[in-house]
Formats: sequence, C-alpha cells, structure tokens
Amino acid sequence: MGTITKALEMLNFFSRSRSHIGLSEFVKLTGRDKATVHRHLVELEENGFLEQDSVSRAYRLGPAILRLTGVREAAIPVRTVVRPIVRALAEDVGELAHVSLLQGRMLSPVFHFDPFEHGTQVHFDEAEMLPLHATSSGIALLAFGAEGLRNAVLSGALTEFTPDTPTDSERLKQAIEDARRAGYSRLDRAFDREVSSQGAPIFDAGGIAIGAVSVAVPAVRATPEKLETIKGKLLAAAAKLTESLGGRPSPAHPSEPTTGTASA
Amino acid sequence: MGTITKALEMLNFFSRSRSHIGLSEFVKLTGRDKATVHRHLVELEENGFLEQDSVSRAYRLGPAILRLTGVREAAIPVRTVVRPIVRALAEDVGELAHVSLLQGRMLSPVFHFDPFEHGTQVHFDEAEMLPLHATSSGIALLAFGAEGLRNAVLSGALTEFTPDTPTDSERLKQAIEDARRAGYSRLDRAFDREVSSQGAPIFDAGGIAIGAVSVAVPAVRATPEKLETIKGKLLAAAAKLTESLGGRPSPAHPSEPTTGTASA
DNA sequence: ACCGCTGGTTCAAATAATGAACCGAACAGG
DNA sequence: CCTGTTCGGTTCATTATTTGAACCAGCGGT
Repeated sequence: MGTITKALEMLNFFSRSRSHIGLSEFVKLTGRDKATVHRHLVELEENGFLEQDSVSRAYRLGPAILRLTGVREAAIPVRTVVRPIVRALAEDVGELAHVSLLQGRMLSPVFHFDPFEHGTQVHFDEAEMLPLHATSSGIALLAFGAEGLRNAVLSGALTEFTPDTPTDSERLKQAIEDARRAGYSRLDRAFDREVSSQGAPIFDAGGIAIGAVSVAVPAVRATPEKLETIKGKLLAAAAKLTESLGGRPSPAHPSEPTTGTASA
Repeated sequence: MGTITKALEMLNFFSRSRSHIGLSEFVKLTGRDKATVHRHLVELEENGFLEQDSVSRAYRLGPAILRLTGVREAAIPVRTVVRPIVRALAEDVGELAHVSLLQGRMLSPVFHFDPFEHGTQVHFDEAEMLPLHATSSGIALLAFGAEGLRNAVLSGALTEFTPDTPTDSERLKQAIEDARRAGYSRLDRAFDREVSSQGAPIFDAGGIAIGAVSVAVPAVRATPEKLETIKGKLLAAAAKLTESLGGRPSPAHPSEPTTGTASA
C-alpha cells in the first residue's frame, strides 16, 4: 500500500459520531506506528486536510476540503444539481431517497433526503460508505458500470450484512443481469434487515454508470403497488440526473419514455 | 517534501477555469516525472479524491471530497453557519464580503457573497488561495493567530502584488501591530491595485485566530465614512462568527461592546 | 515520589518512491 | 503507407524516502 493511500485512509475514520480523533486513537484505528501516524497527520494538516484543535490537540477535517468542494461544484455541480431532484423525489414518494457516487469499490453518499412522513424511518448516515453488492444502488451501478468493476466485485469478498445479502457470486451475477434487463434494481432486506430499496443508474458522458439514485422504504410498507409507483418516479429522476450532469444513458439501458412524456 | 504533500498539492492545480487536467498537463505543472505523477494520480483516484473522465481520460476532483465536506459540516458547520452571516453583512454594507480560514500559510476561502449593488465589482475567486501578508484578512489573522505563524511569515518571502504590498518585514510587522491594537485591519491596494479591504479575526475555542471575515470595496468608493460604517458591522459579524463556531475571542482582542448591545 | 496516559521527536534500518526507457494508440502531414 | 508527434500508461534497477523502537516531556492521579 502506498504512503498516499495510508494517509488518505485516515480521513475515512471521521464520521458523524467521530468528528475529532487524537494521535493515540489514530494509532489504535490504523494499527500503524505512532511516529508514522504522526508524520502523516502533520503532513495532512500542512495541506489543510486536517486541522488540530488548539485546546484538545485532537485532529479534525480541515478547510482544504471545503475549498475543493467549492472548486468541484463549480465544474460539475453534482451536489447542487442533485439536491433539488432528490428532494423532489423523496417528497413525491414520501420515502427516503439518496444519490451516491462510485468511489473505488464502494458507494459514496452525496445527498439524501427523508420527508419523515411516517412513524418508522430508514436509518441513513451520509458519512458512511455503502457496499456495492448489498445495496440496490450498487446493483444498479454494477449492471451499467465498467466491466472491470463488475469482475472485481464478483471475484472479491461479499460481506454478509443480513441473511438475504447476496453473498455468492452466482446470485449476485443474477441480480445484476436482472437489473440490466429491467434498467433498475430491487433489493429486499439485503443490507438492512428491515429495508427494501430500489436503485437506478446515473450515467456520465461516456454512457458508463458513475452513481445511482435510490429510494429506500421500511419493508413493512413495501407493497408491490407502492414499489411500482416508486419505480416510475425513480427512473424519471435518474434520467433527469443523468441529463443534468451532462451524461447520456448507456445504449444497454432500456430507457423507457419518461413517464408522461411521449417520445417524438 | 513528503510523498503525501506531493500528491495533495496536485489537487490545488484545479480551479474554476481548470476543472479537468490530463496526465501530461500535470507533468508540466508539477515538473515531476511522468511515472511519478501517474502513480500519484492513480492513488488519488483509488481513494476517490480524483476521478477520470471516461471519455477524455483527464482527471477531475472526485466524490470523496464531497463526502468529507458532509462529514465536516456535520461536526463544525462552518459553511452552514458562515453563509447567512456573510450574506447579511454583504447586503448590509452593499459590498463584497467573504470568510476565509487559515490553511498552512495561506488563506482558504470558505464563502463569499457580492450583493452587486454597484457597477464596479471586486473580483473574487473562491477557488484561489489568498496570501496572508497582502490581504486584510491575513493581517487580522496574523495579529491574533499563533506566534509561530507570525514569525514564519515575517521571515519568509513576501510576494509583491502591487506597489502597495507590504513586502518588507518591518512594514508588515507594523501593520500587524496596528491590527492588534485596533482589533481589525485595513489595507489599501495591497493585493489588488483597485481594492481597499478591512478584515477582522475569527477565533477558535482556544482564543487563537483561525480565520477572518473581510469586506472589500473598490478603492474609488472607499471614503473614510464608508469604511467607518463597514468597520462596525464587520466587527459585529466577526464576533457573531466566533460565537457561532464555538470560539471565544483572544484576551488581546479589544472587543468593543457589539454595536447596539450594551455590556451588562 | 511514582505510574499511566497523553502528544511529540530521533536516527539507523528497511521499505517504498523514483525516473529513464519502454509500449501502444491516436492523430497529422508528406 | 510511412513517419513523427503527442497522448496515456507501464517496467525495473537505483535511490531516497518512509518507517518504527526507543526516547522526551507534560499532565492528572495515587
């Protein structure tokens, strides 16, 4: 593993519940030597990716990240574009919706919105990375993503999150096939024991899936009719997202005419 | 220079006008070997800090940055907190206002707002880092920041941006002294030939300046009366920012009773 | 006085980063 | 059709950087 990766991985230890991390805590988390960890921390800090609390001496994520987000958003306003669309989708279907982008072999959440219309809600932490094989977003992405990614995931370890997680590659391959044919994916209780979700791919300019939009509902509310309603709106939102981000759908994607819009 | 820094510095080449950078372009920009640059790019990409355009093969900032911003904002909602205050300040004084945070020996813009009330405007690019010695924000920060930083900047190179940039350390030291006594800084045509600006420090919980808020006006509109009006509102905004971010002013800061609020 | 816990530093030893030369593809011009 | 150039990317011996055991220093408690 390269030094750069070692340093950057440290940033992933931060989360909603862990906003400040001290030197010794980092040593425990990484399993690396204290001197090594310290030098990495210092170098990250010098570049603004971390900053040290002047009182507790613990480290937190630094201002460089904010600035870079600004630069990225100026070029490809993903967050800016995604926010209203996800919000509209979530409010429309009355359930939690989120968009995640591919990052390595995981999904990186970009924005989520829960209209909180019901007593039970789906738990969602924007700080946590999502697995590809156990989420509807992931399956949708694998179905229309780069071939290398598909092979890598199929031949890699498939962590079991619930009894319904597709942990053998044959079952996963089947799920991916189904998603490719349908243009979206449906997954029940595969990541969270009580959640059913549906995901649809978002494409880049090359017609490769780079992310996915998904609606998750508590399994108890997941009637076939409700899922069918969600499906239509989900696909419409996905198409809109692809378009707004300057992408075009894969030729393999069975893009139905967007609901309510007749094809010319 | 460490490998981590070499890699992270590459991210700084991205800007509003340069959102995609190819391998050879990076080689020119960094002056490093192609193989080295390429491995750095790959490692950054593997960690989601970059992503490669599937068509042009050029690199752009990746999704990891978005996620980390989300995590940081959940812990210390700087951007969220700063936005309305800066906006209110800018609209109140009718001129461009911005907040920047210290990053190494530079300032990293976090948010800016220009009410566009006049024909002439101050140019501001949120993607560009600002020098400490040539901006009012920087002087304010140096006056109340860590001593080590002050010494480092005073003994380092002081780039000349305009004929009025304080380029010798004595003049800079004097400007810092003035700012410390006044609690804010004023700088004319030191960074941009046609801009006057005033800056006030923002403190962390340890009473150390970690950033600054500033109002910049075209020099032609910078009458003494106008600057005086701005000064009061600027200091009020700075106090509010410090408080909202959980900081407390340095004992050395001559915090006047906030305008309109009598001290108990 | 001691201990256990922080964060931080040093220097020889070992590992990981480096770069000249290489490949294959795409494009332009003769 | 051949040639030269530029692009992204890869290889492997050489070299320089990262690494970690041992070391300080400060703090709170006993």
